Amino acid sequence: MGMGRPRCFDITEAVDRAMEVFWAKGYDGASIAELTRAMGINSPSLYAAFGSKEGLFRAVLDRYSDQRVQFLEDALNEPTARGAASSLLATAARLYAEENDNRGCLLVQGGLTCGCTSIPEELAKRREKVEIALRDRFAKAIEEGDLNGHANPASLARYVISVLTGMGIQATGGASRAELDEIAEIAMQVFPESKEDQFSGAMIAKNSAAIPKP
Amino acid sequence: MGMGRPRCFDITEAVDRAMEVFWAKGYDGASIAELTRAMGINSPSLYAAFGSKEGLFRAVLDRYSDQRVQFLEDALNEPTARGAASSLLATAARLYAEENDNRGCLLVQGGLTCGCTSIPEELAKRREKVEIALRDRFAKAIEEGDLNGHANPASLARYVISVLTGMGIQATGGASRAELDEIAEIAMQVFPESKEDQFSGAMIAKNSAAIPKP
DNA sequence: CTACATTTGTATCGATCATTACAAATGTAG
DNA sequence: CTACATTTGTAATGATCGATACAAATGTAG
Repeated sequence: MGMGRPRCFDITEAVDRAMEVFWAKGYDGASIAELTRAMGINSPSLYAAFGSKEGLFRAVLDRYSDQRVQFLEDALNEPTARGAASSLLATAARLYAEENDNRGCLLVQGGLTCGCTSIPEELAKRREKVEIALRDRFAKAIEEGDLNGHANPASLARYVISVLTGMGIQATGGASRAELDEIAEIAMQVFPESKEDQFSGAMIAKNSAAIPKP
Repeated sequence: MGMGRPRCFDITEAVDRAMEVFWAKGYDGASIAELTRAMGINSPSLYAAFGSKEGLFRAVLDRYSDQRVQFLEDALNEPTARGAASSLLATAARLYAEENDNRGCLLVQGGLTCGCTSIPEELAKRREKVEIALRDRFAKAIEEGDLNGHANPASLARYVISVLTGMGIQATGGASRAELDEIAEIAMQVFPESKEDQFSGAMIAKNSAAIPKP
């Protein structure tokens, strides 16, 4: 009993080509014809390998996560909460501007809205994962005394993620690296710069710093 | 010579119904069949009134702008830059959460990505209008001494718009009114609360307030 | 009432959508 | 070399896409 004819194309490379199409056109806007053309294969090969258009899209999302997870981990491993947020936003600014033709974030561009509901839901779930990871990092920072105890880790994470996704949409509109960096820099001003500042008293609260002081 | 058979449906009401579909499904995801069903008309009536699917979408966008422009003007007419930004973000939080089934902003949901390029471009153009209006408001605030002269109106506007659109996407994911309010509140912490604070010296710069001080 | 202009509903257009039958091609295992 | 398992390219599936042809319906103007 033989093992069958071997596959003529590289799965990972095909997924990368498909990613570009989904990224630029969105799930609904990306047709099988355009996908197969970009992947350099015929539709039966696509369906044999991925089952359906949605299956291919999920493979693309997994690949995207694999590519991004290192940046997220690096950011979360920063010694301070401020460092984590700063790293996240700075990296985003760099990737959004440099990566490819102003596509922003695939987890947004891929299908914020859609004919069916499952794709937007799937994307929201994946975006939420990042938000939760960041929230947990902030919670840990509070435990460690790195963030003020009155800070709300969940709200702070939602804020940073909001800026992050907002920057992605700015990138879609053609914002430059410098412009994205400036957004990130302004956004980071809600984080006190150091521990000393954090406990320097009433003046900070008066100036409406990001984190409520005791 | 007669004036022809009068139209049996109300244009504005039909546009409102179409808006709901485009808002929830996006441009690509909204089919003519679903649009006409929601509008309560047949496709020839749609094409007679709007010319094409894209024509209908543009009518929807115009209607959306008409509905929103008052909120924007109210925000820009606030006496201070801080008040303008705060009003914008607070109103957004309210609308995003209360309005309808967590749809976020039509200028994003409607077609951030698309099979064709013209829709995303059109939406980006309309979003940029808001950004420009806000930037001009900040520039005016600087002239009036309401904002520190070293502040960059364009960057500040991009920041606020980023948070705004980010909040819209959070709303899509099901964020509550309270959660959106908290995002807005944190985002506002980059704006000094009053003129006195603005010129209270080195302490503020040390605490990384939003606006650079002289 | 007649002539005209426009909308209406029905029914359909070709194009494209995602998906798949099918047979030739191509590998491995015995 | 033979038998088998899988992929390949070709071609086509029914469904749905956006957009219309057409004639009946319905109004106004004279």
